Formats: sequence, C-alpha cells, structure tokens
Amino acid sequence: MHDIRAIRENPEAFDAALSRRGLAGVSSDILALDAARRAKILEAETAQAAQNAASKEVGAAKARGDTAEFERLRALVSETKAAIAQLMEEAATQDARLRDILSRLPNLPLDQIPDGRDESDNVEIHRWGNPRNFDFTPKEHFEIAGVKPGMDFATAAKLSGSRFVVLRGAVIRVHRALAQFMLDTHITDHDLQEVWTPVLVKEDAMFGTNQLPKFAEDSYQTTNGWWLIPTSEVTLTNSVAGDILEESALPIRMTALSQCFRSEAGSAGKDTTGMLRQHQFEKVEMVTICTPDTALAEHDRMTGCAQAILEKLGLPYRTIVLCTGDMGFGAQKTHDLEVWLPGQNTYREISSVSTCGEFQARRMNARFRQPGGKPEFVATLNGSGLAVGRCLIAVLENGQQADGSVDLPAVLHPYLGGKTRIAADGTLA
RNA sequence: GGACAGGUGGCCGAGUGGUCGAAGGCGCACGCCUGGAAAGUGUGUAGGCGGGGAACCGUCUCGAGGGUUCGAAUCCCUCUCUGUCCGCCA
Repeated sequence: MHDIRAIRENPEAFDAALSRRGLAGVSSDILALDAARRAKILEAETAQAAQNAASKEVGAAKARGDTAEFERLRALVSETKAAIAQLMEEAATQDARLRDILSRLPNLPLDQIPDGRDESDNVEIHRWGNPRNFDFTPKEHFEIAGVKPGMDFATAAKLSGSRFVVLRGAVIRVHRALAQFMLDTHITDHDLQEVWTPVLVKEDAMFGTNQLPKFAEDSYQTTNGWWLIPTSEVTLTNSVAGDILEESALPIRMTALSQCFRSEAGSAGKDTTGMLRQHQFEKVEMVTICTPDTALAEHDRMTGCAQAILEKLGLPYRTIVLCTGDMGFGAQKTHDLEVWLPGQNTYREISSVSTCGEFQARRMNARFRQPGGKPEFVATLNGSGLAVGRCLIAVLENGQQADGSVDLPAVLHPYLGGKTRIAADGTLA
C-alpha cells in the first residue's frame, strides 16, 4: 500500500512511476479524495472537541449539585449528538475509501528497473551452467520411463481432478529429499531460521501480503472464512504484522517448507500436462524482514541463496530482472530464476525473489524502531528457495538417460540412503 | 464441541460510570551522586489520524465491533484470542 503523504508531496513522480507499469496516473483523483477526507476529519473532530468539552461541563455541574444547570447542559449536548455521529461516520467512510483505493494500486518499480511491457523485455543478468548435450531427444519429465511409475496423474484426477498429482516410489523420495536438502542448506549455509506455519489463515494475513482484495479469485477460501495460503510468504511475512521491532532484531531471515494452494484461475490451457502447474504444491520459501536501507543488499543475498540450491544440484539456470510490465503487484524489484528444462528445451521459472520495500509493511502495520526513535516501517522480501515440484522436474529432466533411467545429483544421495539414480523400471538404485 | 476464567502501555499490574491515555512497579533513556561503577536519586518514557513553520493543540485507541449514557477501561450484546477442566482426536 502507498503512503498518501508521499503522493501528496510528489504526485508527478507517483504518476510517472505508475505509468512505467502501464497504468494511468491517478494522483489527481487521489489527492482530491484526500483533501475532502481531511476537511471532513477536521470538521468532525472540531465538533467532537466541542462536544467533549460540553460533556465535561455537564459532569462539573452534576458534581457541584447544580441540578438545573446539569439538566440544561445535558439537553444541549444531547441535541447535537446525532449530527456529530453523522460527521464522524462520514469521515470514517472517506478514510476507508482512500485506503481501499490505495490498497488496489501496485507497488512502484525502483528507478533501476528496466522499462518494458511484458516478459520479452526482461533482462538477463546472470547465467550459470551449460545445458547438457543429449545424444537422444530428451523427454519431458512425465514421459521418462523411470519416472512414469511414480508420477500418477490418473489416480490424482480420480481423487481431485486436473492439476493434481499422486507421487510414489522413487519419485516421491526424490521430492522429499529435495525439500530436506533445500531446508538444510538454508539453515546451515545461509543462516536462515526454519519456521513451520499454518496453511489456513485469516483474511487480514492475505491482505497484508496483497493477495487481497484484488486477487481473491487466485486463492481458495474455506466455508468458515479461512484462506489457504498460495505461498508461505503469507505466514512468514505476516508473522511480524502489527509489531514494533527493535532495530537490533533485524534482519529476520526465515525459511519454511509448506504446501501451497492456487486456483490457477486464468491459466486455463497453460502447462496442462505434467506437474509444472498444480493446484497444490510444495515450496520452500524465504522471507526477510529488514530495514528499508538494507533491502537491496538483502535482495541480492536472497537471490544468492536460491541460486546456491540450483548450483549444488548442478542445474543450469539464468537469473533475470523483471521489467516494469512483468513485475508482480507488490514488488519494487524482482529477480526470477529460470532453470533449464531439456524436455521443453527452454528455461522455466523456478524461483521469484522480490523486495517489496515498505509496501507490505504499510498494509500489515509492521514497524521497527531505532534506539530512541519513532517507529518506521520495515522492508519485506520474499523468494522461493525453491519450488520443490518444479525442482523435481528439473532434476528428472536434466538427469535423464537414454535408457529411461535418471542420474540424481550427488548432494541428494545422502538423503536417499546412498542411492544415486532412478532405474528405468522406476526403482531407486 | 461443552463449562469456567481471563485479554489494560515494551513487560507486570491497579482501576465497576466523569477530572483516566490510565496509579504503582519493572525495563529503557537522560541527568545527579561517584575516581569509576553498583546502590541511591531526579526527570522523561504508547501509537494512529488531523491541524500547525514550530512549540503545541484536537481526535481516536484499555482484544475487535456494536449498543446504553450528556459522559464508558468500567454497564449490555456479538465476535475473537488465551488459559484451565471435560469430550473427541493425528
């Protein structure tokens, strides 16, 4: 959410930044509403102050036993009561309207972000590893002989419908190994704190990390009003909602493995085969809470944490900076990591690392205090480290052999009881 | 799911209709004291919003929302969270 004061101080800059996202300037409307709102607040509070003063006089009259004066004043105050309540309500309505408008506007891109309309304008900043040369045509993950017995879409469809999967045997062991490997690496090498959180959350939490109000159709809601998190960014980030942290407590760097739930509304027909895009998947998420001036450094650090996972797994990838037109709603700056998928002969997104600046903190009212200072909003960052299902796909496709077996990365072997590959018949070997 | 007890400032805790944003304590900050420290001692110490150049002023907030009242931390209603016991249960 945006700071109305910043818009007031420099509406031109605000509109200019919005236009870089391809949106029309709205500052004049917002400022008009803000002016009306402030005038109404002033009017209502001035009336309320008079009312409060009068009430004290009523009390004083009563205290000295002046019954006639007491009754006279009481009647007087009573008369204006309704009118003041009306004014206060109007002021509150104006305030809520402004908040609603502000909460539906996306974050502003940093100056350094490349301009662009869509993903074709993203800029590659880093590339690691060389795609393997296959002496056969590499298959997609669900076509590999050794994978097929362990990746069961038919049973999943019976249970739940499309965009679900049942995993078995070697495949699920590799999936589980990947998640454990990621967490262990983050905890041990990257000094992140592991957290386990609920996947059902209240509406406030979804508002805090900007899933609501604008993107309600992307997530699932239970009959009693809970929401299923689309990412544990929601729970990790909102864990500091409403807090005023000591500056010395920052940065807070967290990681969590969780189930994620997405309706995938609007992606009908995209990635319908395989387990690239599912309604339910696992992800190791990273979230950092820090001071705004350290956010960009933390952003690079977090990007490095995600990259390290891919490098240890030996998976070729590239890192891109998203252009203004492709960035997510809450981001000021985003790095996407795209892993090489030989079966698709292309790089596909496996991690998205964003800094939101103070955007989410303002929604959540999450603040910190410098010694003796006033509370200030924290900065929040989030990134996948990594999406486990997509990483599984990458491991399977990159490690596949001509005979339908899959060689597995060495760092996973300890998590697999020393086994090193999936044989063509689907067993761990 | 049932019963009971509770949610007050950074923390503990007093406060059953007015002068209470709120005693007292702890913690913290600054000062005094000291060679230095401890102890002692003095002062200060919530946040949001609005007005103002500022000093400062107003308004709202005692879990949340509504109600009663001229006036609510205090009374009523709903919700929520926490604790304890019972039930159920991975």
